[in-house]
Amino acid sequence: MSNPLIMKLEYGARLTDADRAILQDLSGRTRRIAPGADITSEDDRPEAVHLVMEGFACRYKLLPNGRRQIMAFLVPGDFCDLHVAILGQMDHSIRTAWGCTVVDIPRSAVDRLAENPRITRALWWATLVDEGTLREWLVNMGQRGADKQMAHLFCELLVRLQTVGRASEDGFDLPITQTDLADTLGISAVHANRVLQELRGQNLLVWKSKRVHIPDVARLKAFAEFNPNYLHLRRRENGDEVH
Amino acid sequence: MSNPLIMKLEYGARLTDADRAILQDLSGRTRRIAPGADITSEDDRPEAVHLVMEGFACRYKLLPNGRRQIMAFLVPGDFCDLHVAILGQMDHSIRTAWGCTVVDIPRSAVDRLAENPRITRALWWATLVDEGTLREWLVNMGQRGADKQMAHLFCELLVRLQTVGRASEDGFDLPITQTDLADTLGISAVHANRVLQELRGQNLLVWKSKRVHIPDVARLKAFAEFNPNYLHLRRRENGDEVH
DNA sequence: CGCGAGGTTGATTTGTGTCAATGCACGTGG
DNA sequence: CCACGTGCATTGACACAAATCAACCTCGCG
Repeated sequence: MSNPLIMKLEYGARLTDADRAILQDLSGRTRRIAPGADITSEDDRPEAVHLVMEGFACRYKLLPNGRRQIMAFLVPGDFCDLHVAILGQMDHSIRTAWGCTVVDIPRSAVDRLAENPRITRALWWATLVDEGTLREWLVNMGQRGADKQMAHLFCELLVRLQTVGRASEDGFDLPITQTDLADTLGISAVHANRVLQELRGQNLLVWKSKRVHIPDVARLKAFAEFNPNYLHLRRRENGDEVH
Repeated sequence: MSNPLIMKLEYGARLTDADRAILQDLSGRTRRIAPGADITSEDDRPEAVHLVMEGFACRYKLLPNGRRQIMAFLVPGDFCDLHVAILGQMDHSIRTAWGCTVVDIPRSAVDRLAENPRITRALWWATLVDEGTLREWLVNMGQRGADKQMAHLFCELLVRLQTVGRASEDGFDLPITQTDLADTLGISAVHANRVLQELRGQNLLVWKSKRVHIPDVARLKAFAEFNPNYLHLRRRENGDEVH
């Protein structure tokens, strides 16, 4: 299966074959992480950088009262903690609630990447897209009803997984629980369940045995008012100079 | 008054006097922007980068149904759109709802900054802190009641403004409307008003004629469960190498 | 002095949370 | 091969936070 990191970064910069080779070398030794295990935890000062290759992981924070907020889904091609070195320590945790494979990239290798202007640009791009995604989630939580909010999330996952070759035209594997989904949207698990049923009732979305099927993608996107511009997936044109 | 950009970036890297001079040069020609005017709007491809020097601005998105979500407050020392060049276009708008002064920095000057490793590091740091702040806002909206959420926001503003010398020990100017606040927290203006009254009733917070006073900062922080680690304001120590 | 934006209030509705019970599927061990 | 346990999904009854609607007030400013 093709390398998700390369597939993703193609959207961030015009890569050469040499660039692709460098990135391919990075993703050498993969490591399987058990479901529900932490990849890094809050206050950690990890030595290596982690890159998701298969499966799902998520960023989250735990509150004193025991509640949990998931702040991002990490899919194949996503870095978990590319820039910890600059911040010194993590301000949240990352966990694979459902098992995934990652590669551990030593910091020295990351530093070497910075010598390549196209890859540097692509990594900047990836960081800025992450930021855009966080902003969109904020809009989602703040201004949309739970039904549209959930629909929006499914639209986003479909598009993001498609760009790294992990989703078909109209569906993808989503090996998480409804509780995880609820903690992502900031609603209760009970309510998540009911909203899901409602979406299924309108035939907007079917999610059965960890597989999502979307009967009519255009209809779901319209329902969710999904505008993918925040993902900045426009292919690079000639003339985009390196920053 | 001292330069907020320099004051802020001191937290991101160990700057030399030469670095400070470079940054000081950047912030030369300031420009006043009228209250309620846009600095950049969605789909713009701005030529210059904008830096806030005085007053407040905010990132926001408008939804088809007319609702608005504010996704960030930009205070003195914050860049509005440092990296548009990489993304190609804005995915949201920025407005000064209450008047502020900015400097327009030509892209060429920004590119020249990238030649300085300490400043580059500091700008990375600032970007990552912005991301951390977005995550904290997500936690705030998703998991906290409106009262704690609002208290948390005031704690954050106090700390951020203090680091750039725009807040005293226990208060700061906040020239926004309750409606702006409501659109930030994702609640209705009516509800924002009532929550504000409740906080005032508990003597946690007084906000009168655009001035915020916090009688007991420690108590407000405790109430909001405010943990400032996501702002990464630890002063740089010797031995923090450049990334 | 009057206008308008922003702030405040009360009545009412609605969405969502909570609690608690039940159902269902799967894996394990007897 | 069946009995059981466990994790997750589902349901119903009820409580509560927050939205909405609509009026009214206040203050600064032209």
